[in-house]
Amino acid sequence: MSAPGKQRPTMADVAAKAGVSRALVSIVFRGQPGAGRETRERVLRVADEIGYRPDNAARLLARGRSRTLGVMFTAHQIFQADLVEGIYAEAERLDYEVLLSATGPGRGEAKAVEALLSHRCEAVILLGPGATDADLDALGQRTVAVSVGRRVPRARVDSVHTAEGKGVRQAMDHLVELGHRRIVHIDGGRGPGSAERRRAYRAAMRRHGLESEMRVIPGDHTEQSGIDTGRLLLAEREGGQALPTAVLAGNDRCAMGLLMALTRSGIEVPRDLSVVGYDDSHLSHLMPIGLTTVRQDALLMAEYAVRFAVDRLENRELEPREAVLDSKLVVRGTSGPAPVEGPA
Amino acid sequence: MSAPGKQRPTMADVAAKAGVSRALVSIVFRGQPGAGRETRERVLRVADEIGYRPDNAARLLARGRSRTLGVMFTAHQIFQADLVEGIYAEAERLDYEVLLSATGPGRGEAKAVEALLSHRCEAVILLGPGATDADLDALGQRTVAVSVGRRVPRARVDSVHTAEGKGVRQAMDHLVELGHRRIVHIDGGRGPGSAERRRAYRAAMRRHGLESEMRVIPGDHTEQSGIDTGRLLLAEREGGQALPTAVLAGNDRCAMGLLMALTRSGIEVPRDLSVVGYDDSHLSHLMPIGLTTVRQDALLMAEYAVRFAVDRLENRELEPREAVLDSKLVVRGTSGPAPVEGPA
DNA sequence: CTCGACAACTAGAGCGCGCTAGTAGAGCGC
DNA sequence: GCGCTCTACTAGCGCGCTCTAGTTGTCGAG
Repeated sequence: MSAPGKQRPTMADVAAKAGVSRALVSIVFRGQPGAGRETRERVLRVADEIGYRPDNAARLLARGRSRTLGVMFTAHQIFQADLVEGIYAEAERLDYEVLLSATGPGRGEAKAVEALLSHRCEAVILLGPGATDADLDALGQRTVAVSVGRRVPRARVDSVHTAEGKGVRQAMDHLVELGHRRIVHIDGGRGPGSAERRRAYRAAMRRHGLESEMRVIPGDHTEQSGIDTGRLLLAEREGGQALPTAVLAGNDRCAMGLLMALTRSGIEVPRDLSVVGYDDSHLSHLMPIGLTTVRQDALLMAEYAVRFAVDRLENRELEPREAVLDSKLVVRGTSGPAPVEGPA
Repeated sequence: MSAPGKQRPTMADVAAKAGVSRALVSIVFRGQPGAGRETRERVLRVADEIGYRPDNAARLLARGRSRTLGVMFTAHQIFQADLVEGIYAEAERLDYEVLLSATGPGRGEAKAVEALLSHRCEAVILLGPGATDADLDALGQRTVAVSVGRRVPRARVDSVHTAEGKGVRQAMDHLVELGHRRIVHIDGGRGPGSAERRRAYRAAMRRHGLESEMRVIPGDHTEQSGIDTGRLLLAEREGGQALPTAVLAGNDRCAMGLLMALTRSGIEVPRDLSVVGYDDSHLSHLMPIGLTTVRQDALLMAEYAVRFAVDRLENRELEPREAVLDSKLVVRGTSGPAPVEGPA
């Protein structure tokens, strides 16, 4: 239809064809007052006809602000998909745009963030950042930054995370009530919330007088980490060491990997061993028996993240804020009474 | 460090501080010849000092091309995460940037694509588009578009997908060899590749003389769809109808949901029923017994998608191309011999 | 000494839009 | 008639960059 080989139409084209000035077209497209009803309609009709659509790059340049939030995420973290959806929704409500940038092998966090900033994002929302506190602080000095899933104390960065402590405490109480004593924790490494979860695990073990049973196995927030841990535990059993009776995994993906490794080797969950995850990502509902896990409200987290970013854009001088959302244990099928044992 | 409350520095600031012209700074930052070694270094040093970074929006505007590829994807489709990673990698190789836009509830494909185009993406890569062929053709007229995972015949759109037919055929042969006759297929609805998979399923059933057993259950590419089908089959069994002995799911997620629903009700896979997925997303390795599935090579698909987009950018007049990549069955634990039955 | 040839650099016109400051014309009160 | 306000519209600068068409200075060949 449109003249082949030609550039995309601009405001000037619309203006010419509608017989008005370029400025008027601009007014119409921004929905501002100052254009007559009839003219407004004509402009929109003409624009539609010639296939005009506003050019964001130019828009960005011209108006000082971009009204765009950048989101750094990790493609493979399912929980973050929920967060991204929530962010889109809340941003739209507040009339902001969203730009995504994924990290992954071959594309580190720094690169992903640079990409966002170079596109003039006014703020960046980092989902589960792995960068150091110092790096985050530096970023916070340079622009508006919000960390989701990881608290960043003493840095110029807002953060949103769940009360990891509370969730872990509930999970641990749940396990202890079921009679478990040998409860190990698979660590999330530098993953978001890992430090808090680890700390809460240790505290709970001490509180229940299980200090001697305390054990943190290094890991990260991937299925592989769960699989590795499963293999490790099985190998230890071969060597005569008793299996733990319960495992508190770093997150759902890790729990999932662990379950797979164990089930494959004939260990029955929860009869022989209980497993608790973290996140309540939709993975949790999908395992054959339903994963007992700690729930985080992704939508609410997303809402807070966007609000924090927008608030700070309106007032740079705000003190860094921290939202600690409620977390709570969801009991499903992977946790059960501790297996009965002979005397040590 | 930087003057508080002030805007981000521009080329002019760098130029002034380095005692050169703005144009020279531009040359340096574009890595073009035409600047002396010493000057070049000075400019870069000064830029670093005042924290200058090029403004992409302005860059976009000024040079005709954006060298940016837009990618539409669905946050929750795990397989697409692999594709995204591949796209980033290949785009970087060809010196293109990538912009992501997710679809989801409350954010349709049209919206996601508009967002990309308004950011001046030169081409859009659509991962598993659900739009109609006509819509895609229209999009292809307006800009350069590549469809991944779905062929779009007779439209001005390149496409990359796997030889769905071959994969399904292999899977069906595998099941028939194992003695299965009552094989049902859970349809992927408007999902990418669904039509081809459905067709190949029907053809295979006919070829094996199982026309009377042919059954396609409506569904889509989500876990929920698998769960629903599981419930449906179980309900039918209550009603006296025999279970199928094998199910060819629309994709891995669907297979996963099905597995969950069945296992929860005491059906044992593959003893009572075999399940085959599609995608070989990393989910496949994670189920307790490993999912038998049809493998698609995400990285290769991503490579083709980017190449197609870039080639067409260089020559708009190219005929629409279609890459059909090899697919092949990966046999894991969810498929086994058909259960022995009494005479009908 | 003059004339290129070349390297190092600069001036300045846009890219497509937003926005401020303005103008034209209609309506109204006095 | 005047001045006023209000609506509907326009002129034109500038956002930060790229890029073409220069300008200057140096050096070697003739």
